[in-house]
Amino acid sequence: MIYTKTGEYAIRAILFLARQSKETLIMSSEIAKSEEIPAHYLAKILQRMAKYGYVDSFKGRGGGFKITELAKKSSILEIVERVEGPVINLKCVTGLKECSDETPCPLHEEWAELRNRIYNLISSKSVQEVAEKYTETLRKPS
Amino acid sequence: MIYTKTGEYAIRAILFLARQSKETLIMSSEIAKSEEIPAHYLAKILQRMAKYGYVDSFKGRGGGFKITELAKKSSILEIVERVEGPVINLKCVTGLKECSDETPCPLHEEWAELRNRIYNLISSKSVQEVAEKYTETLRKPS
DNA sequence: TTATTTTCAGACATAGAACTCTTAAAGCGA
DNA sequence: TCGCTTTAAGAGTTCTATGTCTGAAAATAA
Repeated sequence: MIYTKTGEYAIRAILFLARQSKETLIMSSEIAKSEEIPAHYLAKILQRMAKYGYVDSFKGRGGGFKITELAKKSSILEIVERVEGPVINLKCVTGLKECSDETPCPLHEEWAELRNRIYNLISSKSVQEVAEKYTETLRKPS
Repeated sequence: MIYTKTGEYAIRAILFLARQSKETLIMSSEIAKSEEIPAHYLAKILQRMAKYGYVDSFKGRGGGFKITELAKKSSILEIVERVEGPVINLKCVTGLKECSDETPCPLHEEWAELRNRIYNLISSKSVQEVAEKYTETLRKPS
């Protein structure tokens, strides 16, 4: 994967919340169980996401988390970079020191295109769009 | 980067050896210095690469390493996977559990294409081809 | 034969990612 | 008010990647 487990867990949790039909509160343990993520670790990640404004949290009986409008409008890239820092290392696949746009290695240009497309792939759609379209796909299998 | 520092160091070292015009022996400390890689650590990586048959090693005065025919004909992907295990996690960028070719998430198909192209990029050319073409690029800047 | 050089090999150390554990804080229901 | 529930928060542990250190082994030169 192109990001860390922490980033992946954040994305899976936010998509899980985005796919809830009703805006009920979901406990972190429920997300952890459903997504098979270590519960304590996910709780910490969700705490950070609450701090960043991607989820609203409610303590106590009947408490839990729900997705915020900010998160719905954010892209996967935005959320992952917020949680773990820059996602894709810009360095070329050959790792060559002198490789650059001026003196490109043989793989550089294609790599640059692929890297840009990956960026675009995870930044051009919002979390809400991804979640809604996937919910439709699961409802109407081809 | 899509692979670990260890994998990257292995690739950089093998490309360094591939770019030597003469088949002289190069000491691991020279590669480390040139590529700014921790010398002791690179020595360990080169030992493993010698075991896998990617370099020939010679102890003692005037000793060092040189690239093998096997390595010249191998791809970046083959070498990296030998050194660090499978490179690209096949999992989709959304990390969705149920996402598959049967029930693809909205990003799945494009991601699958990109992933396949990355694989192809680092497996379709040999180390020798990459090194030679890059040496030409450095000789004749545009 | 000895000194020097360089790789070989394993033990060890460090740093960061991933994860666990425990207690405090806050909220709800009775 | 109390008991229970769930999040908040920090300390701590484990695992893995990265890196260091030291001595052995092997080879060359003198």
